[in-house]
Amino acid sequence: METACSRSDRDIIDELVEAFDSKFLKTLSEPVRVEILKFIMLNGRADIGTIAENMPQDRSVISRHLNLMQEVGVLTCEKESRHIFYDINCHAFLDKLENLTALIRSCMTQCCPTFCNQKE
Amino acid sequence: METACSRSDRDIIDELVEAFDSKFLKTLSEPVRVEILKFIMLNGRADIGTIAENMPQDRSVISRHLNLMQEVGVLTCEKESRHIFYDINCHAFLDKLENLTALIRSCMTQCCPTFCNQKE
DNA sequence: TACCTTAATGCGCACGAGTGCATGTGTCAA
DNA sequence: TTGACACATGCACTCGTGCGCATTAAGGTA
Repeated sequence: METACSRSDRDIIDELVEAFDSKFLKTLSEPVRVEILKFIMLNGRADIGTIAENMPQDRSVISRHLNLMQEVGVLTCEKESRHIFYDINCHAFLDKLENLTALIRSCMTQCCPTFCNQKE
Repeated sequence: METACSRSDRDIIDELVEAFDSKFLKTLSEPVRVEILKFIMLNGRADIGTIAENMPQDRSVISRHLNLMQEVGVLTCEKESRHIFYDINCHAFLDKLENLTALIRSCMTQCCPTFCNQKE
């Protein structure tokens, strides 16, 4: 313990810890889910069956991954008759990441005294 | 499959998938590790024993968490006699997140045709 | 030397999560 | 009503990993 944050910084860090949505980050840390994300980015909105056809995993597995990604705000889903179409939730996805990045940036400048100097 | 990316976008998406460093994201998705991160932010550079004293987990567990966070570039470590001091790796940490965010932002604007309109 | 402190490592346990199969539910068409 | 199709769900299996205990290794001190 050599350097320390002022009491006012504590609020920012609490806010940061809040922004570390572990469920969100865990969702993005699974390679299979990133592959699904990539597929949708390349091919656009698609239903479960179409996505599953292009993945080695079972249809039920893909279904569960899509469901999870929709829960954490990475994807949107729209039901059309028997099909459920998933698409990238551009705003929610980007907002979450930019929020996290911005918070960490402000934490660094406030809580790492040497940071500004390091940033040549 | 309704919309689709042009072939030139494929490179950006491949780059994006690369940026989805699953080990990095997985590291940040563990609440205990975020708690350790918070502790170091609040109290500055600290050794394993000091951090472990302030956590419910066993010293060996903290040691392993710190080691992992150092591996993925979130922390730096410096050995001083018997003590190993860990600190936030401001640059590497922030750079990784900003890189990921920037790539996703460019993917959104290129691959989600409706994105610009949605952005009111 | 012997002893203490600090950290790393090996081991086993417990829980969570990804997976595939089998089955259930709901929707649509004939 | 019957059948086909799309997706969800329950179950069991496997693997990864967080965890704590016990031990070892390494550095410092008397």
